[in-house]
Amino acid sequence: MFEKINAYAKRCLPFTDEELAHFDSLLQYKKQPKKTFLLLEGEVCQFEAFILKGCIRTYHIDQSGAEVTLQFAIEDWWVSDITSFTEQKPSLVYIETLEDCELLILTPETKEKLLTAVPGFERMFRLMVQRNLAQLQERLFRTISTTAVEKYLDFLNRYPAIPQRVAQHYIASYLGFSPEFLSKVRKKLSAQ
Amino acid sequence: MFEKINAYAKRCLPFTDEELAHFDSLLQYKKQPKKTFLLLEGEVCQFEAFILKGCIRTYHIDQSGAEVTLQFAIEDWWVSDITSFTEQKPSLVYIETLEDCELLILTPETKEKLLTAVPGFERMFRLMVQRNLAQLQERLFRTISTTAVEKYLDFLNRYPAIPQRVAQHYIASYLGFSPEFLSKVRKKLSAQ
DNA sequence: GATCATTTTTGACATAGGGCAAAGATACTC
DNA sequence: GAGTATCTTTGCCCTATGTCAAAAATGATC
Repeated sequence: MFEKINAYAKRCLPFTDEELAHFDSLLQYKKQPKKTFLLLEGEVCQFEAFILKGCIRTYHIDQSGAEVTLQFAIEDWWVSDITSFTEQKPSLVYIETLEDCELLILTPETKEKLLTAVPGFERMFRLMVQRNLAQLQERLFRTISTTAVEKYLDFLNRYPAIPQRVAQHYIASYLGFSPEFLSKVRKKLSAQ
Repeated sequence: MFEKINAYAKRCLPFTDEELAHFDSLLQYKKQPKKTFLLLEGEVCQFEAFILKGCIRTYHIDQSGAEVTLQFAIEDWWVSDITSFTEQKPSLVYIETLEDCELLILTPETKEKLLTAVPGFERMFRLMVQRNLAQLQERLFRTISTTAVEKYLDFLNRYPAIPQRVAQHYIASYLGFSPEFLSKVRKKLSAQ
């Protein structure tokens, strides 16, 4: 049950087995069926979830009603709205399962306990936020300065496991253009 | 010299006067003339700078040679490449003064000392990174789902002090469209 | 204050990508 | 396995924005 998440933590920082045991003892296992919501816009996010199994999408609905996908997450990723979680403010996003999921969950309370008991985790979570920030910056640069074809190819490269698991129009909404246009992009690419 | 930065810190968290005095003792004052670089792409960022006076722009140059502005910063803002600074990795961005600047600087060493001596500051910097992340997310959503006119009006609203201080084509490069088109957007808006 | 450099504006034309509607293809559901 | 819902593809036409080049405006320098 905890092998994957322990391996994840060890890849970040050299935790001891006791520290990891403490970590594990605070995690809650949760199943969440396909096509259901972990978080709705306006709610306060009460979890940080590590995905043992499944696929999850985080998205925002803009003023004209269109969805913009912020993140796809699969096995070995964390999912949360960190801003909402840490500041306990209403979220701007929906978090929805695309497949049946198995999760390991931290709540504000268990995370608090963890950070008090094993301060090293503070660093791990800080690194996670920081990497998130760095990736988001790079994504903004790409969103502004590359063409649809480049965006799509880059996505395939960066997240090769995703296209097989999620509907194409979700990828279009991640990349920031219409599903019809993604279809045209794919046609063009396959013609070459 | 330290009133502004102390006020800034107090707005974040309720620091005591001794804590602030310690903070102040670690800051280095630095003047930086107009149109010079605090950081070049490829360098490792060795500072987090609080702006006492002046105006600074952070930008990236994409593969086709176009500039994408990541941030404008004026009095009371912090400037750094946090990813480069904390992980001591080469930066992707240029940080350039647009006006003569006066700064208060933390280096990796002084920041380390500060966090050890006054752990409360750990929280302040974490909040700063997190707000940065939240704002960047919202900006990505706007970049993807609003029109040039909306982007420009939103910018004016969000950063009313900036347009008077920076060249228009820099604003275009922040918003993600060409300077010519920004000019046309402005014409359209003024005609109404 | 004349000169030179940098910005901004304007106009003509080109193009990437959007919106809509219909047709095909896949995938669930009972 | 038929029927229904969802997703993807296609074609047509439309619009927002880009590109280029020139002119106009503004600003910096001696």
